[in-house]
Parts: sequence; C-alpha cells; structure tokens
Amino acid sequence: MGNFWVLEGESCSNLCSEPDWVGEKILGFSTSLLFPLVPKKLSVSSVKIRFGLVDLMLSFCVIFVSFLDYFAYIARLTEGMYRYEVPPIPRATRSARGRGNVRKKSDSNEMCAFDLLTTVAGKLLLEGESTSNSSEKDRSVVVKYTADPVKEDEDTSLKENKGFFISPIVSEAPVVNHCLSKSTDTLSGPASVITSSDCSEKLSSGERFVNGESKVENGNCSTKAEQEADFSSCTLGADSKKQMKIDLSNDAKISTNKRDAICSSEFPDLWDRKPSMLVALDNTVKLSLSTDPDPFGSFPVIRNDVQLANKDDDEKSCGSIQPSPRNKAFRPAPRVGDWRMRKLRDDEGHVNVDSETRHVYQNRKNGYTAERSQRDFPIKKRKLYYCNSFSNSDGGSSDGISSSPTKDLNRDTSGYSLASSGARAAAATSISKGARASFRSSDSHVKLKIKSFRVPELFVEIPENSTIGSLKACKSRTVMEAVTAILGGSLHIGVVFQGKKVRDDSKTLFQAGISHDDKLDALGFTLEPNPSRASQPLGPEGRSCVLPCETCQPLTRCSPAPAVIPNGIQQGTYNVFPDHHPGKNLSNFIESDHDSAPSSPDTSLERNGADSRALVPVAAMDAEVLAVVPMRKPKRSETAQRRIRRPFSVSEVEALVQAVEKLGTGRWRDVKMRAFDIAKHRTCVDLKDKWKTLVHTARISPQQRRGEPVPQELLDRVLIAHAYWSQQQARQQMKHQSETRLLL
DNA sequence: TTTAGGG
DNA sequence: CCCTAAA
Repeated sequence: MGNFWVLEGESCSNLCSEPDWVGEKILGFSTSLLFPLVPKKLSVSSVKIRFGLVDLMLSFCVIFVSFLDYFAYIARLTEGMYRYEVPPIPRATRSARGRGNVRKKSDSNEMCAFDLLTTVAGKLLLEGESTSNSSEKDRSVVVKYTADPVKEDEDTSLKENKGFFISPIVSEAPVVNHCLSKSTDTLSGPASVITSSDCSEKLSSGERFVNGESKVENGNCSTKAEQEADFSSCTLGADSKKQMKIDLSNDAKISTNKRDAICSSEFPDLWDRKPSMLVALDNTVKLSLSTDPDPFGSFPVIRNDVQLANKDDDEKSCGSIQPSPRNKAFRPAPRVGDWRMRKLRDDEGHVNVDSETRHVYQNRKNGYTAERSQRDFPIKKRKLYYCNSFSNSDGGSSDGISSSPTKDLNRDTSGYSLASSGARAAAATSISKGARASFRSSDSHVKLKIKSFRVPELFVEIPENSTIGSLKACKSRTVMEAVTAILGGSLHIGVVFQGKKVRDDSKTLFQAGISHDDKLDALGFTLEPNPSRASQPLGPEGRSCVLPCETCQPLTRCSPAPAVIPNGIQQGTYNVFPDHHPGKNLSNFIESDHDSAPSSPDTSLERNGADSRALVPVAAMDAEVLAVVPMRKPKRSETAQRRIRRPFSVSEVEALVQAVEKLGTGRWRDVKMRAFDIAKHRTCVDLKDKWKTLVHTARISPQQRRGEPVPQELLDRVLIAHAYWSQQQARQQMKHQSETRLLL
C-alpha cells in the first residue's frame, strides 16, 4: 500500500468530521481494503542486530490508523460506487487547528474508534554500512531471532543475547515527530519501548510519543540515540504490564491505551520525497465499545446509540473543547485498543469491555487503574501522517488525494520542512555520527530504514442493502478479526536478502551472501505474523462465509482504476510456517538457502486464510454479515509473482553437470536430490531447464553467451554428457521398441 | 509430483 | 522462468 508515517500531532478528524453519509444506505458496495496490518501498537522501533561485530540498526515504523476514520473516508469515497479499492488513507488536515484547545478538542472527539492496525512488513534498507574489517570475517550468526518469547516484563530488557533486540532509536523517529508536533506535552522519556503486546513475543517494539515538545525531545533524542538501553520504557501495549514510565504532562494521557502509541519514524529520504498526510488519530475516544457483550466474540460492534451515550463522557473526560457535532457522531466507535483489551480479557473469561468495565482490568498485573482509564482518553495528541499511501513508484492508483496532502502538510506545519530538516540533521548527528563515521572509520553501526511496507490485501464483500452502520460494524469486525488473526500472534522478523527470504536463522551472514560491500540494500526485513500464535480458531463453519472472489459480481463493475496492488507494495509475507534449518550445511551453494522468493500475495493470503483463518468472518452476523475473502486474484497472472531470478553459479553448474553425468538426463528428481537437495529454490524443473540452457550454451559460440561465463570445461562436459545420455536414451527406446515388437 | 517441451 | 500436458 504505501508508506505511512505517523507524526505526532493532532488526530485527523477531518475525514470523519463530516458524517454526511451516516445512516445512508448504500446501494452497492463492495470494497477491498488494503489494510496494513499492524499487530500491535508498534510504532517506531528500531532494531539492533548484531552481525558479528557489526551492528545494524533497524528502525521501522508501524502506524496505527484509526479504522473508523479510514472507514469513514472510504465510505464517503465509495458512496454510490460499487467498489472502491484501496482508498487512500484519509489525512487530516492540520490546517485550522490551533494547538492547545483545538487539539484537545480533536482528542476528545475521536471518531476514530478503531485504530486500525496498520502495518507492515517493513522493508528496511540499510542506510549506511559499516566497514569494519573485523566484522567481515566475524560475522557469524547474524540475524537471528529469538525463539524465546520475550517476556512482557522484560520488555526493555531485551538483550543482545537474543539474536536481536529492538530498541527504539530515539534519534530517528522522534525527530520528525517533534518537529511537527505542536503539542505541549512533554515526554520525559524520549522514547518508550513497548513490548509488543503479548502477541508479539519476539518482537518488541518501541513506541514513542510524539507529543513531547520538540525541543525537549530533541535533546533527549540526541542524547539517547546512543544509549539505547536508557530510553524510558513505556508500554502502550495492551498489556498492563507495559505501562509507560514516561512523564507526561498532565494532558498527556498517553495512558495506557495501547493505541496511544504514536509512531513516528524519520525517514529522511521519504520525507523529502513525499510527506503526506496525516492519518490517524486515536486515543481520545473515550467511548467504550458497545456495552453489550459481544455476541460475536471479540469484535466490537459500533452502534449509533452507543455513540450518543458516550458523548457526554467524552466531553467530560476531555474537559476540553467539545467536539463538533459531526465528530460526535463518530465518537462512539470503539477503539481498537479497547477491542484488544477485550480480546485479551476474553481469554481470561471476561467478556465486556466497555469503558465502564475497564476497571475490571485493574486487577491485572500492572492493571489499569480507574484513573488511568480516564486519563487515557484525552490523550491524543499525536498526529499521524502518512506518506504516499500509494507509493508513487507504484504508479499506482493514487486517488488524486495525494497531492493535496502534501501541500497541506507543508502548509499547515509551517516550518515543517525546516523541522524535518532539523530532525534529519539531528538524526544524523545523533545516530549517524557514529554510523557515518563508521563508514570510513571502523565503527560498526549500520543504519537501516524502512523503505516500504507490505500490506496484505483483504477483500470484503458487503451486501447491497447493508447500511453504513452495519458496514462499519461488519467491516470493523472482519477487518479486525482478520488482522488479529493474522497478527494476533507475535511478530516474527523475517530477513529478506535480495528479495529472497532467508529463513535459516543459523546461517551466517557470509553464508547468506550478505556482506558489507555487497549490496546492503538488498537486505530487508519483514514483519510477519508469528506462526505460533497466529490463529484464532474460528469454527469451520465460519469459513462458509468466505466467498470466493469470483462470486462478487459487483466487482466487475468496479471503477476502472485497477485495484491492483501497487508494485511498490509487496505483499506481506505471511509465511505461516517458516522452516528453519538450523544445522543445515549449505555446501557449495551459498544461495541455496535463500528461500523462496517472497510469497506471492495471493498465496500468502490464501495461506493465511486457510491456516490461520484470519479471514474468516465472524460467525453469526446478521444478514449483513460480511464476507471477507483474501483478495485472490482471479487470475494468477495478476498477482503471481514471477520467481526471482537466481542465476546458477558456476559451482551449481558444476554440481549439476556432475550429477547429470552420473545420473543422466531425465532423472531430474534424482539430480536434485543428489546435488541440490539443500537448495530448495532449485526445483527439478529448474535443473532440467538449466541443463537445457547449458546444452544450448555449450553449442553456441562464446560470443553469444551471456551472463556469468561458464567454464568451457564444464560446457564440454555438458556436451559430452548430453550426447552420451541422449544416446543411452535412444538405445533404451530402441530396446524398448524391439521388445514390444517381439511381444507382438 | 515429476517429465518433457514449448514459450 | 513459466506453464502444461502427460505420465
């Protein structure tokens, strides 16, 4: 989908502010959503990976988008349309908003009931690389994730022992945020580390609040950049355990809301290129989920009545400006965070989670206190911006909204550019001082930044007679469900090198072909749902709801704009069951390990759907039940990604030749087992094809050959072997024929 | 799934 | 590399 950046600040209520369409009936509406899925409230986090002597700093940012806002936005866009696809994320205009009061207002009126988790599998690119000599040979195990779940309590304590630990890099993300931020709140701690909610065991994410004042923050940031361990930790996560330890100004009620976390990250490059809009808002919504026990389970149902009811509360609690009427309408929407909490609780047997009931949770470890719950609401001072939800590179479908956002952003935040630059500078200073210096010197830090996110695609079909309300509810649920199902578990960090997933954690960098001088760009990371906890089993019956894509007639009428996922956006890799081959020998083929290329979207989705049942809609909805289906491309052509090209190395060719000499042609399976058993990406068909090309290559003149030159010696052997086995084959046939004749 | 071939 | 018919 695109890249999202969250900046601190106001919530974007614009979109939501005009609930014109509320209550209207949609005639035909089917949508497909590309939702970034974010497991938790990850916001900006940085990962430090130790590669031998080299540390790679990764930062990734996850943004939370208010589902409702987004939804509302979509609804508006789609009204009257049969289908809309991947609407751009609404951006809030910061324009008229003044800071203080206004802001509060925004906080209070959050229509954004659900924060949709958006997310990501971020691809992190190396910004710099360290050149330390020693590291080159030392890199042994480089990227490894800890199998051990991180205990919640230990959020901040992730240590190097584990293959990697993530710590927020203060220097980066914060900078951007604070620049933009207008909020008066200050953070005592520059960054907070959130442990991922229970869900993400392996991944801890750091969140930082943008709210803090810019100046203050800067100081902190820069300072902290170097001491990762120090950052104060706050946890916004669902777990109570992860409470923030950050001092917030009074206002800041960053509270325990999970969703509060704001994400920001600085991506200098990106910013430069395209800052865009603000996406989400969040926390302030005080409202609770519908008080009714959720019949369906975990998904919150949004209802109008609820909204109204909540209104008062919100105002009170916020004590700030009242939300505009319009906004109020939306308030009721439950927030994701709440939802989550509820969900968590459900596990424990608790059912409802409305604002009222929250207190119940107090008992939990680090339980939320009533006070806290109240504080939570007012918090939203963050502004979320996203950059190009549809990456330009995608060539994709931009809604035409894109341009404006940017403008607004710049305009609204006067000095933004300045700030950004400043931020950048700061970042550069803080972090990169070392990093860059290292470039030339021996410092061993490498900085990574997220280049893109992969967003899975969900397809939601909605009956024509559905009301918007139902749509919201359903959608929320389904989407949430899907999201949770997928991401409910912990996140797993995947390493992608040159487009291939490297699954073998035990593999050394060297084995993986990752080297400093080598294209570090080629190194990427993905956040994937953790297989272990991924699924929420829904009854099989639930599946019945899933509709094949084909069934969606309305789709045919969809707007011309192809819903195609922008190229830039790759599908999240959801390999539910990555296989690890810890002890495996790579033998000659370094590349052998690179696992399969990124799974094609469809595949991954399907897999998800199947395995985790992520997409299974809630069981019993009304007639209005929505069916969520993985966006399967009807035709393979659309989505199926061509496997990445993996030219055969000379060593591979040699192995192939040797095997064929021995086994002959026509026994590719044996050849594979014999010579390429470890190279999973080489199929017998590949070997056969390679042999075919080798034969061809051997026959043509050297001048005509392309690619990595194959030693003539090998080519000669190829011809010889080919001739020999061809002859054998011919003989076999002759023999066979003669036998048959005899029989006849 | 593997082969064998065409694209 | 992909796609497919045939085993």
